Amino acid sequence: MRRTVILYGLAMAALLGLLRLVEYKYMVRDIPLEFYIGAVALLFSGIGIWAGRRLTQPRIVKVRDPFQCDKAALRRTGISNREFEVLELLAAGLSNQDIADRLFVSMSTVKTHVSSVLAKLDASRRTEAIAKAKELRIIP
Amino acid sequence: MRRTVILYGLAMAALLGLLRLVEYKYMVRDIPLEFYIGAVALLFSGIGIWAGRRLTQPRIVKVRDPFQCDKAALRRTGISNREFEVLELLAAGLSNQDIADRLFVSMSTVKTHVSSVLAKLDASRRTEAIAKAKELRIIP
DNA sequence: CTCAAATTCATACTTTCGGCTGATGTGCCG
DNA sequence: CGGCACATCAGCCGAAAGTATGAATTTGAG
Repeated sequence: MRRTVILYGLAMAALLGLLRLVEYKYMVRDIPLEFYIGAVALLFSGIGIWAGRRLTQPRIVKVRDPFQCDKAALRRTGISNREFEVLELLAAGLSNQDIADRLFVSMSTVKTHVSSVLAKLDASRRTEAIAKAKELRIIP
Repeated sequence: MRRTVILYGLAMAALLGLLRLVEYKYMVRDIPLEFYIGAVALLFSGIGIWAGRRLTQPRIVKVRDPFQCDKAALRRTGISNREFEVLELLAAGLSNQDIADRLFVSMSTVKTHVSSVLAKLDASRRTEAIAKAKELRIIP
């Protein structure tokens, strides 16, 4: 940053020196002033853009992956709404009975849903289902 | 972006026009040329920086959370190296037998390790252990 | 060296999980 | 109206998971 400012000052000084040495002596009468002004403007626009980039470089903002469910992938699996609810609780570490209590249904129902989820995710254990669902980004 | 370019051109045209109207008439003889050149350079440096910022605005780069294990939390749980290996495979969705094969030990050993992990994570199911371990950021 | 922790294994037992079959009710679409 | 998908429930059985207990071996720190 400080280096940039110093370089900047040097570039400017050099340009002015150059102008004094060259322009004044040979060309002031040959080429209209506007052209020089324009050229200088263009040059320093470029330098400004470059410096601006350099100065504001660390604009890489780390975004803490907020996770949003890949609903396309979810639909592709064919998992229904209710099954997905079960999957979420399942991934939260609840037992079948816990899930049943939470959803106000019987354990039989939960088992049915879990079996469907396992089939649709091509898994044979709930831990595997969790891993695959996470892989598909349908759960965090 | 296109708007920026257009604005840029307009600004330049306006400046040149202004120069023609004002500078030529009144001040060309009073103030040294270098001063004007410097002023124009400074002005367009500023414009360049501004334009550079605008042009390279969407620099917000999403960084895919690279996950690194919270080893402090891991030590706090008292989980040993071997137990952690088991935990990783467990979270990958492997069965006890799979883990045993992978680590070249018997299933009894795996069960022992799993039980230790469950106890140390205060869990009673492997799914719960996965959830808690993820919560503690000791696995992805 | 010595002790504690870690790693390994085994056996027996309980609980949970997962597969299978079958049944009922509801709502939707052609 | 007749399927069809969805959601609900039940029972059974074998496999997997988890608990408890005990023990041998290795390893690391003091």
